[in-house]
Amino acid sequence: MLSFTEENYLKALVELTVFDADSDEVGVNRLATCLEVKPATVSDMVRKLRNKSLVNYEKYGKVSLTSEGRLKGMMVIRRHRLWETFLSSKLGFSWDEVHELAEELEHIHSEKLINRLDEFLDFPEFDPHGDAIPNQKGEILLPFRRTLSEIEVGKRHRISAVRDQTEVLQYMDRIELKINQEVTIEHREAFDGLTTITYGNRTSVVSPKLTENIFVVCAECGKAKCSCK
Amino acid sequence: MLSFTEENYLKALVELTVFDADSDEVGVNRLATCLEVKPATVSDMVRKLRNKSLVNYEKYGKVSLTSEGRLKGMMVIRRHRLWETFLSSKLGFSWDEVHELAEELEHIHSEKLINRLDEFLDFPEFDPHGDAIPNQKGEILLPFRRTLSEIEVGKRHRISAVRDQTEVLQYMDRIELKINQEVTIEHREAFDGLTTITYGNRTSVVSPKLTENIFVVCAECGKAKCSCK
DNA sequence: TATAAAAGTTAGATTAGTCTAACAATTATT
DNA sequence: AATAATTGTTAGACTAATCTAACTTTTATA
Repeated sequence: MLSFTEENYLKALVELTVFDADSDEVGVNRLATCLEVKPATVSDMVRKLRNKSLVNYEKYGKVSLTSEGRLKGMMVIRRHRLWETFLSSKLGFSWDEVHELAEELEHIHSEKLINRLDEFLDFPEFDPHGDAIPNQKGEILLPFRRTLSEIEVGKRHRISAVRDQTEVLQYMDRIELKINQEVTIEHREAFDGLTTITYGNRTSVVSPKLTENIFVVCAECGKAKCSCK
Repeated sequence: MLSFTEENYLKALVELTVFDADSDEVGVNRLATCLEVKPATVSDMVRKLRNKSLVNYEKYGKVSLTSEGRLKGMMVIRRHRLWETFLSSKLGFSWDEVHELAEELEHIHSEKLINRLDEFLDFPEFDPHGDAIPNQKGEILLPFRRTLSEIEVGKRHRISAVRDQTEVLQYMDRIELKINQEVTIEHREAFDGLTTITYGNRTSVVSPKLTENIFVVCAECGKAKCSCK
């Protein structure tokens, strides 16, 4: 049985090497930043995870998940996203509240519990932030994703998902920017990336820090990779 | 914020000094047995809890809860029993499966979460084993309770609650003895306490280890303390 | 009441996960 | 290619929760 901590390392590794598609391996420093611990701690821990055959790693090298590690990590994410869905759809929590709670609930191990919960929620495909929920086998829909910071000026897009971080969600709430909402980039400042967007009947100027955390699809065809217009 | 472990100590103390009404204080050895750790460990831990004003204790003395400790412990029990109710009534778990899972879920701290869950379950008064659920203020219905091992031969009783231990519940399942079922003691052996009981259309011989864990009320008046017949 | 038994404490060790500080290897830059 | 910057490792220390073994206090009993 994996500890809380080990599960958090595997979860972070899935996020860094599976979801962020640039590379399927990651350095110790990057992982440390992501987990908010020091590199020294990560060095020790990945050695331990390697001894359990959960990651591939050797001294001074990059870290990547073994298939077992990937499965274990994926199951943590499955639990996280299912609990978020429960909190939101059954207990009426808002989307910016569920993340913190799910951080704790995701470590309840029982597979039977999580499968029953899945059934109780009617096998949801997406969590309240628009992210796909891995199935019982750890498989997940990994759509090609484009963020609001990448798309061209002028073309209508729709917000499909938002990175699951309390601050992002709260900020979006404050400026009344919602999931599934249509949004257009009016202007993007080359100098600092400040971006003017219109949506509903509002216009806001937002920073790259925000736009990098919002995923969009073409408003016409619904795809992230499209050739419309 | 209390650790898992500290919460378990407080929970055990509530069980030993509030629910088991004999005494409102308990020795280190007893507590150690109950928590399945060594007395030395408990010695250290109660000193720590005393420094946090959660228990009253001095060297070589008995341990008892302060009002703050009692409240904290009661909240753990509230969470435990509400999660048990959720697992049983919403996810369809059987009464002998819920205890283990609730042992983990009870340590999720958010008060908001537990109050929402309470509401979602429609403010249940009892958990699946028939035990009262403490309210938001940590108050609980503490009925006078009599066990199957204490009642007289011949008189009809009804099972009102069962001590929340997986083995007890599984054993009861095996002999088809259920909560709310009427039961009569046919004979109790003075030598070893072996007891012959009839219920439904069955007769079983059971040990004191079982009868001490089953709570009953008079089948006529529904009270544990009655003067019927 | 003296002594034996039971109950409780202390000291020192262990494990997991973390840290800091000093060092080593790798990568980038001039 | 030499050196600087970045990245990663090691050693040693700390905390929480546990253990064992030796010791002390309290309680029960002969």
